[in-house]
Amino acid sequence: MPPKKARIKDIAILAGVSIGTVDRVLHERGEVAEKTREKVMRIAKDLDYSPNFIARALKTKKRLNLVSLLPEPTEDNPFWIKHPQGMERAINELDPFPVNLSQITFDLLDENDFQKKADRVLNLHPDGIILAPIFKAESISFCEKLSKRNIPFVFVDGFIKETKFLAYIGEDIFQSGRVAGQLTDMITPVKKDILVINLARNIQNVHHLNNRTQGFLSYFPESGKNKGNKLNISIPNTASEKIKQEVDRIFHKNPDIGTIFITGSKSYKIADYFVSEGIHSVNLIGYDLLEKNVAYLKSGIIKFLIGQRPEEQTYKGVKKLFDYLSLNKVPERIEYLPIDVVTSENVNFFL
Amino acid sequence: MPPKKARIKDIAILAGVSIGTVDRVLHERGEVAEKTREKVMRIAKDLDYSPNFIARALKTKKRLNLVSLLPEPTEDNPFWIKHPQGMERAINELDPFPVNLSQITFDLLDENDFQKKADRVLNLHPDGIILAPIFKAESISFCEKLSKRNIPFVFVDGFIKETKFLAYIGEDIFQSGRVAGQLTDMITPVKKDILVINLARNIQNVHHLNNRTQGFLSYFPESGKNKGNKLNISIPNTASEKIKQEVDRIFHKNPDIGTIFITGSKSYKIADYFVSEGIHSVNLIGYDLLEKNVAYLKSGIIKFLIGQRPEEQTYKGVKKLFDYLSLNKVPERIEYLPIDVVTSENVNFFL
DNA sequence: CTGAAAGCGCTTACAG
DNA sequence: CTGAAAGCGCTTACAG
Repeated sequence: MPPKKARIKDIAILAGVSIGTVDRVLHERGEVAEKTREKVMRIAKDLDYSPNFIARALKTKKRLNLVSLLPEPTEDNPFWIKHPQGMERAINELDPFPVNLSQITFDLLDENDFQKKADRVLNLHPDGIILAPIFKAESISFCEKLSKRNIPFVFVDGFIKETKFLAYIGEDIFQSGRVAGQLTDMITPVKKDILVINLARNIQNVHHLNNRTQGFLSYFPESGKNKGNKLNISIPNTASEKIKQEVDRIFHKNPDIGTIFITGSKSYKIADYFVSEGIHSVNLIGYDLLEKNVAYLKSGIIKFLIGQRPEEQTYKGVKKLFDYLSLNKVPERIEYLPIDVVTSENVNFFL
Repeated sequence: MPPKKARIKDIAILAGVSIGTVDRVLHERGEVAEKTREKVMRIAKDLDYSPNFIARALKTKKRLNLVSLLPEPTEDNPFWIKHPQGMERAINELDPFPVNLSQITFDLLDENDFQKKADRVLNLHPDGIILAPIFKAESISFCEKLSKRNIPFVFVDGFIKETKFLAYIGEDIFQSGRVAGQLTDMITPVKKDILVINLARNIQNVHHLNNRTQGFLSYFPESGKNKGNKLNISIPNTASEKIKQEVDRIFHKNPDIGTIFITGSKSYKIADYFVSEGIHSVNLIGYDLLEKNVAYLKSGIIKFLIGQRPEEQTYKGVKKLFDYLSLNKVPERIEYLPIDVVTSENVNFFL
């Protein structure tokens, strides 16, 4: 049994003051004699006082005002549709506690739009922020404004270490590349070649995807058994004609490719190409449980998808902000989520 | 904005009675005129009343009394050490809400001990139970007692469909066998044989493990490319001499085994044998992130471990009981957790 | 600078 | 059968 929790009243009695005074001290609302303040602080510490946040929530009319700033999910980039669901689940779970969430989205391909939306976020006077730092320079300047105003922010999807983020929840990007490398090594004949494809329309993502590529390639010299060539191309324009053109070319030069690793979430585009060309003998490994990817996983064209739990990223983001702002709990700063290895046989449990 | 929540007071005003009377109606504490009762009920329904459980928690002195009945983790069976951690995490998260948890454990090899402990659980007058139904017959009789007393119970690790369980949180056992089958198929040369080993000391587990074996074997005729023999043995005595004896024998008769699948959590025992015999060419696939298994996974002797999230099973079990008992939320009855595919490269994120 | 009081929405005992 | 009141631990405005 834990010892009975101290209340404000207990502190007040021991300090020989009223509970109003104790409250003023604890909330640093000033207007308290220094001597009284010290006495109250000491007693609070002695009693190991922590507020009963049920009582606080019952009384307080103030709602916690959280704001998310994430990319708008689009036809071309449906990866971002899962993120809102995680936040909504967190809000529901917190239900009787007064928490609001405003979701602001920006165009994944437009830095200016990001800046505009960042300003809008600021105008909402948020208590805390959930942010995907897609555009590095613009994100840094936004984060500086937040820090100046003492508004805590958590990153999802990636983090910028130069900023004062409260927490990051997401993938260990390099390591997820290594996992892909290991799986590739397991299913690729020793003498076959391996191709890495970067399908990134916007240059900003390159850093992110590069990291995965690094991790992927690092696996082979250290731990792999594959002896084939490791090829690496980028296809910035993801229109299907362009993809056909580029992949045709590389297949022509390298007919012995055993596995293709796609570093982003658009492996279905390569799968589309395989289907239209009637290619069956090359393995595909990609990222993220988009509907189209999952369909190709189930039909066997994609062998593995790596999942990064987008829903859990934002769910935990909201929870950490709540814990920090309402319960004064300082969260683990970097929380890497497990790297999920998803196949046609276990995919249903991840949807 | 949701419409403002109705309070007991609102109902009282509309019904022209006092809040005490409303409370008596809502809690079915009787002593209310039938006409009053009906009126209050109707108004409560009209206003879509639901209690503010923050206020309730603040006032109520009654603690929720949860009890778990799980196997004792042992040297020989450390699988069960993760389960308490999940429950403790749930209790911590619920913290200011008044929830107690008593953990009762039983001997995994002794039905009589289970019965004795089940009686002890009953004597604790629990409000809700978390149960691993290892012994089928004894569990059924215990569950009947619980149902008679209106005590809700959730299963982890497995479920008995003949009982009135509130919820099950755990693996889809058959499907997890299929996942193992698929992974085996991917890493085993087409012509090599495949061996399934059942390392089960107590006969009770056979049902469980059989299910995995069924799932495993079902993969090959439907979707596999492996053409080798599928062998299947049980080794009830897991002493290392016995294992050596049995595996030696089967290797002698079947020298072309490419992969061994161990249906339970003791794959490290086969790995021990591999190490002492200097065997390197056979793949090992097993279950559960026990320390010894993880060590062999990292050193490359075990290729895959399948994880069943023991910690999350009990975490969710506690949460569901709390939601049900305190918030009147009826949970999803069967919640299959994802089947985790764990390799040396992603294992650290699962520990 | 400090205290006394009201009130958040509920539960509980008591008086009638 | 029903109502009025106290109190859970906190916050907030007001009086002095």
